[in-house]
Amino acid sequence: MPSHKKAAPVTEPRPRDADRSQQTILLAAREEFAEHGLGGARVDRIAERADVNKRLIYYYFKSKDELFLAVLEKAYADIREAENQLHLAEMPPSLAIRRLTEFTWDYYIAHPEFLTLLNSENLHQGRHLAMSSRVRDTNSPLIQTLADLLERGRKDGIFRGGIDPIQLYVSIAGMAYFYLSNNHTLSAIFGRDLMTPKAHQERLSHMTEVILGYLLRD
Amino acid sequence: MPSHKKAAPVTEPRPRDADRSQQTILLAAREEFAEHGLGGARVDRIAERADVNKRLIYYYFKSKDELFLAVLEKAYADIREAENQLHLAEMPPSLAIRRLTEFTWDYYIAHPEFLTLLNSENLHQGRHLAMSSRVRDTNSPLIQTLADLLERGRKDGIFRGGIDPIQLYVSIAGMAYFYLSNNHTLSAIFGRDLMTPKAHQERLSHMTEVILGYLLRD
Amino acid sequence: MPSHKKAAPVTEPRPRDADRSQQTILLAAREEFAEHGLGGARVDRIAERADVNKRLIYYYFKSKDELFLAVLEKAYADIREAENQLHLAEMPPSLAIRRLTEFTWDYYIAHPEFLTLLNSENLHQGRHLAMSSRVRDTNSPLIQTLADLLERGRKDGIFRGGIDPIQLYVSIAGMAYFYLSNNHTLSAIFGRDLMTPKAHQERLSHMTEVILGYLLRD
Amino acid sequence: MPSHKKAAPVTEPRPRDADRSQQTILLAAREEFAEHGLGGARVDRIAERADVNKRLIYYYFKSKDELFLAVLEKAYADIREAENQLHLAEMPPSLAIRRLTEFTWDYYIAHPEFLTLLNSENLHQGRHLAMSSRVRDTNSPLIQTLADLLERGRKDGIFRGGIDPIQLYVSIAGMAYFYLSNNHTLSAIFGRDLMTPKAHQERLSHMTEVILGYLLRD
DNA sequence: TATGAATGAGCTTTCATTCAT
DNA sequence: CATGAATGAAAGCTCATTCAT
Repeated sequence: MPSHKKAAPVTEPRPRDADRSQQTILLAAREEFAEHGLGGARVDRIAERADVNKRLIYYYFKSKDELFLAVLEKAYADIREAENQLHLAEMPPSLAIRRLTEFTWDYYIAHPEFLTLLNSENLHQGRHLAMSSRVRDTNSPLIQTLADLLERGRKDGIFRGGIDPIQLYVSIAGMAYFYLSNNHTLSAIFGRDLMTPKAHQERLSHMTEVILGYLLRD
Repeated sequence: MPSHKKAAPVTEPRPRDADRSQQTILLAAREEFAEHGLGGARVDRIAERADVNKRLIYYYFKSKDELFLAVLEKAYADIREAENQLHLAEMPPSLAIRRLTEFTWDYYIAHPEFLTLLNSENLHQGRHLAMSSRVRDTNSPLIQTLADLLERGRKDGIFRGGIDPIQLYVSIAGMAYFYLSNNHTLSAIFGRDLMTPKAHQERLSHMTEVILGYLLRD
Repeated sequence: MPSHKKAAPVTEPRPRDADRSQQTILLAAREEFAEHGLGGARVDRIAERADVNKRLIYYYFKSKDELFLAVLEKAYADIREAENQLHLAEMPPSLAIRRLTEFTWDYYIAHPEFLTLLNSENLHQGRHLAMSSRVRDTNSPLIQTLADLLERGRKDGIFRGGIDPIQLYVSIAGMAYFYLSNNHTLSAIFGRDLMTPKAHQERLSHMTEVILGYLLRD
Repeated sequence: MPSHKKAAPVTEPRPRDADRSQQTILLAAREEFAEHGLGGARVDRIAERADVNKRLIYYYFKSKDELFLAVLEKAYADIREAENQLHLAEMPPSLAIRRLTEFTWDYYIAHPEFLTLLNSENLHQGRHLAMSSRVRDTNSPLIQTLADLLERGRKDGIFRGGIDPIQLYVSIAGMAYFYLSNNHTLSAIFGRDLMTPKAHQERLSHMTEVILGYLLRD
């Protein structure tokens, strides 16, 4: 029986679903923070984007900063979760590295907000993450996986030895990150559009060549 | 924009007060923008830091944005000027690449504000640099130099062929940039202090190994 | 206003939950109002303090103001009730005045919230009490008792005549009230800690001397 | 020559007089704080009352709290200044005490805001005055004068000995203060209008009688 | 009786910028 | 060349109160 109980309000009142509201806010906040950074983000706009009352944001997340931290934590959880889906541990080392490189590249392209969020957090000297205990747990498995891969490759005689997995990860990520995150300044100073599909493909090729060219024994 | 009306004297004379004020403002602005980003920077604080009246900032630079652009332009001019001092063109290719890698790393460490400025500009989608004609001219010589180096190395039979100098430069810069610019988040997620002298040295070694390991023919 | 529907049992039974909640709220509200005044008090904090849902406060008391009135009424009822226990009417006049002075002083010290509540109410021009019929009934007996005392003392030839009991009460209360209620400003301007046990004792001595020194015929 | 220089703006721009603006703000703030207390006062209303831009308030006084302190300091300076005009030191002791009592009473009646300001400050536990070095200096001369008076009276054989000037001052002030500051609650509980001219006169008589009745040797 | 979810209005404060001299 | 005075717009955040169950 359709609801004819009330004299239909102009706007349907939002259903009282706490979890749903929180998720909506989180998504809206991610967009806003990504576009404008922490400082430039406006709580009003987040409320608009999420179509909730601004007050509700403060009800669930106590301040703009805590909201930012929640967004950050979720961003890390998301990328690590996606990485887990790669099942790198079950691949041949060389292929696994290539796959991780591609994944990193593709993920950064598909999630430009991830880069901006990290930039913001670093501008603020990591003071949000410093208060988070969750983040470290989320991220350590990746390094373990990478360490295992390097060791397997070395034993198989195909990889160099003595490689620090964190250094390697930072290099892979850095080559992708810098290109994408700084694409506007790079475009401006080099006068070349870095964001065409072709340019993207060339960048990935280059990155893979560099990493594997370095890693593989001749 | 402020006046650039100096008659290029051989020995730098004591700058007139006008120029002096501009330089002071520029330095103060660089600090402030570096610490807080474009959005977080406060014109009031820049005035305080420079110890000039706030109104004077608007007299010389018409707005916060134009001031930011001036700071950016100077930042690029400074790093390219420093690069020029390396005289890479007169070195053996292999050594030149190693030198450029070291220089990039050292410069980023000595000038952390450079990284933050670029991050800010990219957060704002490069809209300041897009209005600057000077920047492109400042930066193109570097790529030319690099292209020449790669070609010389290839002819000498020590470098791989088919390497895009821009790709290479982005890789070198990216490996340094990401490590340093994102050091707070990386420290947080990996639980390792990346800013000790030892860590710095290890990073530079790793970067050099990767770049040369990739570049040199076996 | 909350229900006062008890059937006056001889021995106080364990209050039903409803009444218990009301009492808890009332006590919590008294604390909060005392510490922060009416304007500074927060309904949220009252709920926290009482460990009840905020909505419940509105269920029992219809608004913050009505809650404040309830607290006020109880505060007056409490002090007058305590005064009744003194049985002044059965004492020699001189002793009774001394006893009342001591009692007033001690009560204010034991119940600092009473002072703050009155201050708040007066800041708001007594608009809550103005709506209360109970309060006047609660307070008139005291003045009657005092009038009787003064008359008895005069007849006995030990007190001056022509003394308005209200004036006398206001003087006794005022000398205690001002010292205690304004102790922070007085301490600040005179640079003396007024709240030590010794200072308290001295104040009471002084007050008693003034009142009896004035009252007693030589 | 009358100003015909400009095409008369709709509202005459306020003359740029820093001191004048600050004084206007201070007066407006005093009114607002007096009527509503610190917590209840609204910066918007202060700006309206002073007919200045709200921003200007923050330009001169850095926050609501600092503004409140400025108002407090001025209030104390004003009353002590007025007391100085009494030249108590040059009067016969007995007359001087009577004069001080009258003055205190009259001043409180003429400046009800003084009472409210002190109440607010005490509600907040004197935390503003605690940060003020000026206030103590402002207030100490009064006590010195009073001490001298008491000593002179004692030497003349007309006053009791052993009287602490601070205790005496607190009693005089307290009898006036409590009556006036708490007049709303007192009216409510005693059902008598305490603010008629006749009532005022009676109160002053009573106060003088109490103080001198206590002070003078028989 | 009791409660978690939600809100409109309004608060103090901040900011880049301009005015008047 | 330089400055103190002044401002409109908007930001983050808070509050008493109500909705829906």
